[in-house]
Amino acid sequence: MKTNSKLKPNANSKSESLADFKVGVDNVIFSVDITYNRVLVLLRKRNNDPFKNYWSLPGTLVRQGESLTDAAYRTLAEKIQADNLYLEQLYSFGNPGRDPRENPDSYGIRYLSVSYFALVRYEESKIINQTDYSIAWYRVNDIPKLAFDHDKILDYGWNRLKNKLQYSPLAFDVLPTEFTLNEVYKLYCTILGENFSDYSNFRSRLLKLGFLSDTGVKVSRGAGRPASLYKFDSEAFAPLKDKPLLFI
Amino acid sequence: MKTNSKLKPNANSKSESLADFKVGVDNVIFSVDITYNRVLVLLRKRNNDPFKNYWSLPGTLVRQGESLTDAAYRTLAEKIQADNLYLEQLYSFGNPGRDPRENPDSYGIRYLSVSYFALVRYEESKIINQTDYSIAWYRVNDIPKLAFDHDKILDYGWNRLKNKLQYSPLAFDVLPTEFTLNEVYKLYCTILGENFSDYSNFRSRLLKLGFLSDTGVKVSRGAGRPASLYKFDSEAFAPLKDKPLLFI
DNA sequence: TTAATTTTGGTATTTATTACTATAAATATA
DNA sequence: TATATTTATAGTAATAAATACCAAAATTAA
Repeated sequence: MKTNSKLKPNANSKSESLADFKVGVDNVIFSVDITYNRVLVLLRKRNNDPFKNYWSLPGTLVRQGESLTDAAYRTLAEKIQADNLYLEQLYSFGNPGRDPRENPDSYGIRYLSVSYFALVRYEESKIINQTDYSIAWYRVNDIPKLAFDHDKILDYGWNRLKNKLQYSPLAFDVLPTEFTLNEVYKLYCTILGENFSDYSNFRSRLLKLGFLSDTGVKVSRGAGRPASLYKFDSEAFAPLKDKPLLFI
Repeated sequence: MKTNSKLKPNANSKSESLADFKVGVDNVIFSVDITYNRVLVLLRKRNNDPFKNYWSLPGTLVRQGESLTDAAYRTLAEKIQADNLYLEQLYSFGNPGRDPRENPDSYGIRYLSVSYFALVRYEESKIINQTDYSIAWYRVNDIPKLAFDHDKILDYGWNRLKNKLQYSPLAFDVLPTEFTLNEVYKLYCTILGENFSDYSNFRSRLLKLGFLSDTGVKVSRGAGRPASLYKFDSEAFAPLKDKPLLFI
């Protein structure tokens, strides 16, 4: 059934000209360090060819009997300890030649990457250090040249984050479970660019949406009057889920 | 290199337990018949097992050296004659067991579907009749039980259409190149549900966005005062592309 | 003790949305 | 032909929302 990759396939036989694939999942995992206002991406350093010593998105090849999501969760769980992470499929990259392990004559096995977009809480998660390679958080605006087409995948994920932040409550998946309104504001500033709105108006607009509940607890973060800690109320948000709304 | 699918793979050898895939593309192709206010999906009747005589999304398996998008365009071009069609990747479905051709013991070849979302203009496109199977437009709210997991894929595409219509100018990819404002309004009503807005206010909101240009030509569609034909001005829209805006 | 900083509540102005009205220009019909 | 009906289009008043500010409160920093 399978064509010998050394042989040119018979062009007349339709089934013979089909490509054979290995499928990988690659995760674009974001977190935000609110104390330094940094958007971070989890990268791992490759210890094997191809792209040995390059940094890449944490990923894995899909195993027999394994679903795509399971593969995504598996590689995530290997690298980071985080509960309540947000995960959604991002995009699939499968153009011929995207992996140097592919035969340059275009026959033989191809590598397709189904990418996933993940959000974890920086403060509540912990990198699991590996014995044979390094893992690290990288600032999203200071990324080295990555292995494969991972720059493109990362870029795709970064755009998803910026867009989706505007019309869905992604912010509350990267912020700590309890946060001040100023922290929400700074998050939006960091991701969407500095001067996108006035703080005072951002506050009232956000509160009017009605899904942030004041815990009553006050915290002091440096100088100034202490702020209330809020948390995201998913029940209060539920009825708004399918309505078109802008968060900014 | 390839595991014999009859044999249980060696669990100790990592590479042996990787799944082998064929990759298919399946297209969710929408159009809208504005004279009858119908949202249509292009389906084909399968003439082979599995799911012989079931209707399915038009798709194909990716060939050697072929990109995913090329495969999507190839199967599209085989089935429908349409210029200026809109195409974007939708989602990838690759869970084990989604295709009955897969071995039930979870070893052997798996079939992954990368789905694409397409919009064509009903009036300006033409189905290419095939000798060995039928192709037809089906009303989106009157779809038979489809082959494979194509119901799920179609559903995913239908949601994409409904959501994206609210914050991007998809409407002008399904409407004829020149249209009356009432036709835009009816399109939004048909897709988003009857009573979502007042016609008069919808008009002024849409016009204020500034990317519809009046051709000056008046047309009479049945009774009533003739309406202006408008067209979408992509240059005027360009600066708004990255701004968060609601069309409704 | 005073200055600086940050939160929070608030207001006036501008802008947008909404519900509605009126007129224009065609077709349908008696 | 005269009149009713239909649809397009412009416009308006009332309401709601967004925006640009302001000021008091409660803390830390000097």
